[in-house]
Amino acid sequence: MVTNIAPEVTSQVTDEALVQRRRAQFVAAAVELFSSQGYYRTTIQDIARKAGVSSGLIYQYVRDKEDVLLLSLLSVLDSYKQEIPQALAGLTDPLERCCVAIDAYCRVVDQRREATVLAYRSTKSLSADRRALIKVSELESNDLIAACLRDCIAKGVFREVNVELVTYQLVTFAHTWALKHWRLKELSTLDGYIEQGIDFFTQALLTPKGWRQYRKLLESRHSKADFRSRPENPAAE
Amino acid sequence: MVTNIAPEVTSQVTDEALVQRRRAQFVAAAVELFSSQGYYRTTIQDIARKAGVSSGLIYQYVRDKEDVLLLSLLSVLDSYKQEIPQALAGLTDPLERCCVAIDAYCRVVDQRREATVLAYRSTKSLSADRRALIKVSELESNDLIAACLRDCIAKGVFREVNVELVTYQLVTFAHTWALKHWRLKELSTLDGYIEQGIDFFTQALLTPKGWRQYRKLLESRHSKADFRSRPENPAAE
Amino acid sequence: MVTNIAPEVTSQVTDEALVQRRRAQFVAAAVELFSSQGYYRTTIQDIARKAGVSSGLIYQYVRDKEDVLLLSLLSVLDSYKQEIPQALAGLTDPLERCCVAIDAYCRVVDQRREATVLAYRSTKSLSADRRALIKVSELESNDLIAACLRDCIAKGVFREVNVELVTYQLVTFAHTWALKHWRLKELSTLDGYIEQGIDFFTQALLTPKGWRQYRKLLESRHSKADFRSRPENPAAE
Amino acid sequence: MVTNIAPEVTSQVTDEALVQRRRAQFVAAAVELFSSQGYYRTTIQDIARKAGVSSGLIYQYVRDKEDVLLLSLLSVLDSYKQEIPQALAGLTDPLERCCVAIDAYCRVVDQRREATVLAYRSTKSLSADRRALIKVSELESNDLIAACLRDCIAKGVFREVNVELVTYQLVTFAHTWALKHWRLKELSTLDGYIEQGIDFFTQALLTPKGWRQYRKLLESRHSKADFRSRPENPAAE
DNA sequence: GATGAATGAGGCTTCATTCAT
DNA sequence: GATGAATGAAGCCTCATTCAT
Repeated sequence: MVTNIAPEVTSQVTDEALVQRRRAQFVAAAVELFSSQGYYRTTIQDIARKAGVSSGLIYQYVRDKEDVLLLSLLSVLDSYKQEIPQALAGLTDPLERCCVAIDAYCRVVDQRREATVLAYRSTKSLSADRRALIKVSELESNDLIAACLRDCIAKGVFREVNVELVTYQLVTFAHTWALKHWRLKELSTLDGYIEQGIDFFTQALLTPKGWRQYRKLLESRHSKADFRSRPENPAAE
Repeated sequence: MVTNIAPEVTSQVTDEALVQRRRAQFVAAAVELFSSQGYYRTTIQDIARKAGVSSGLIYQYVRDKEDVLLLSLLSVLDSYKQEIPQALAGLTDPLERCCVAIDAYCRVVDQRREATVLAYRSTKSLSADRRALIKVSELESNDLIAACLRDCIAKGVFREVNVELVTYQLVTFAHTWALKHWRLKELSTLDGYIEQGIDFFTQALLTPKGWRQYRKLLESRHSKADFRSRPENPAAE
Repeated sequence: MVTNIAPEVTSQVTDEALVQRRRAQFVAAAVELFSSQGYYRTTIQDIARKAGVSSGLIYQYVRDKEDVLLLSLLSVLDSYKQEIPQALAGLTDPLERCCVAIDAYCRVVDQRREATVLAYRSTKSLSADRRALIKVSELESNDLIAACLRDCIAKGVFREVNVELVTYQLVTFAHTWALKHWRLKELSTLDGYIEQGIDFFTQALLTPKGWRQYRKLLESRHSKADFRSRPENPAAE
Repeated sequence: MVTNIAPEVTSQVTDEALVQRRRAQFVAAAVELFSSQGYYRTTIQDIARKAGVSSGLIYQYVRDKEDVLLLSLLSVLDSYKQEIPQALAGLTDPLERCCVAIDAYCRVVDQRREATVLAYRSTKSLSADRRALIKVSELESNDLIAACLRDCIAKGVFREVNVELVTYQLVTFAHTWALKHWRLKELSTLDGYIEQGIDFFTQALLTPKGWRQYRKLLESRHSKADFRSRPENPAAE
């Protein structure tokens, strides 16, 4: 887990490896507690207890409780930035990359559902300067999606749209799975949600040329719109 | 302002009209403070001061601080449920109603931007039973959008899609204007945002038949996709 | 007890009389505790307990613990400013006034011995802006002494000396009774200490003309250098 | 620097020379920090950092934080006891010795102004048994002054006064330069302060016989009452 | 001998809630 | 009905001290 993203959060402890390990330990406990009880209802004692250390120790690694929140939120955003590139690795077709990116985003969000909600709840609890770090990180992960869109447009697969605005639609779509899970889980499975979303977005964005590629893409997939399962040997199919 | 939506919130005061007036007074102050500082950073004293009453008085009208939050969130959701039907009043064309509903939703959200963010931040701070009331209210306002969608589908203007899932896309689109305003305001105006959104959604949903109606609709409007300005007498144009 | 000397110390409570009463109550407890245990070893809980109130209440009347210290120190300095003029009331002879002022100063210090030590121990624990208020108050009480000196010099009773420097010698003489009481009490009584001091200072300051007046003054007193006991009717003696 | 004055302060380390060196190192750092920030606001970590050692090491040489304070205060008092005899070395005239002692005392205090204030602030923070050691040390340095006084009286230069009481006047005079420096520095230079003081004290104490010697003494000095600059060869003048 | 990470008790301060007026 | 002074529980954070390395 990345926990030195924020150089502002400085530690009294000098051993860098230890700092990484301890922070990861605290953040793991904190994300869980913040996610389930909320930031304000979680005490430093709670975090210390769950992390199996004394409360004082935490203050050797962060300045204050808000620092713990900052590191926690950054670790959540960071997990997005880890998963998406990993899912895209080796893929070259712009349209496929775009669909896989959305798929991957939705799946990380599903895995870290509570943490995703936490980001929406608690970012405003940060001071302005700390919040700025979150914004930077958010823009970076947005850009993973935006790059896929731009590529599709450049290749004539998608029509010319405002990339950043559409990026927010895609990102928000992924987040919504977490934010409205209480209702969505009654309406659909995650797979169904993703399938419906990709259907919707492609419908909104594909050019006629793009449509031909999209149909080919679907054929090469085992099941429609399941962008996890890559054909092991597409040529053989 | 509706402040007796929640029958669970009972008052020690018997005069019903007074209860309504006082609650509206507290909630107005509370929404403002919760929006700007957050729920936990706002004290009952703050609210009392801003409302121009004593802190003790608040406890004659609510059981505890969480009740104030509940009423505040309900009042925000309620404003959505007020504005959308009002914008739709007198309109009969399904496609137009759908576009106007989205337009209206985005505009209420814009007017109550901070309050919209508040709903995302603080709903989870409510106890489960209170949160259930919020969910009911949210479903009700969602249904205003869903009804428009269903109508369009029934009339063959939109293709057959999962109405509730698409509803969440539309609702989330409106909310996103508030949630990501720090970035979106640099990318677009509210009008541009709405226009782009409606363009996106129609593209995703319209049937060939729907397309013909959509083009007609746009012609009858003063400017493309500005669904506020209704032609006074369309026939005359 | 004066407890609104410092306008910077503002209260959340509006009733001015109550503010005065409560602060006096807290300060009385605080001075006693600070004097015996020191500022840092005394907790707000200690003060609250001794004052018979809850710890939270104190914070309705002061901003923080340092405010309690400020008010405590001001109340000590204030007692000097009360006692000296009172002792001087009705006296007109410059030399007598000077001796009585010293006598009175030593006696207040004796009565508030621990509190006087407190002022030396804890003034530096105040923030610079609060310490400035203490300095102003100290200069004011110094001026009570300085005025007597100036008068004596103007009347030719004392020789021309640097008034402010000598004032510090006199003031320090009084304070030393408290500061070094652990030793001085073994060397002398308060009366003896005062007598010796006045003898010392007059020796250092009197002009030949002053000497004549000094001898007359001593004769009119019941016992040498006891400047408390004023002859009821000096002419009768 | 003397740091084994207090046999009660025992060390876990056996090498006596090392103990001396380490303690001197800690005390130097501690005096500086205690003087500027106060005892309670200074942490052991602060001292360790400034001394360039680990915090744990300090506890190999003292029992607790109060021991550090004790050693610090003793080192301050000790510097008085070093300077005064050094200034008196070689002088035999009782009156001159007395004046030089006062002069020297004021000058040490001036050099260690903050440390002098520290002694007043923090002696009462010591436990009774530790404070007793301070008192002993204080009496010892007082005795350096008292001896000069006694000598002057024996030689008929000063009148018969209570030596210990007057000693406190002289000692306090020196300390006051530090304690009230915030004000005194606006009223006088150190030289002016000393000159005024010696003028004052001689006035108060000299016998007629003493006066003759005093005038001779002043003549032999380069500038009036500057008791630092000894005439290299008085006979030659 | 020296290090510095770890402990955990303790204190200041806040604030929801009560209740006498 | 309204006030606002009073309560006291609770949490963040500090820091003297210890101890494994």
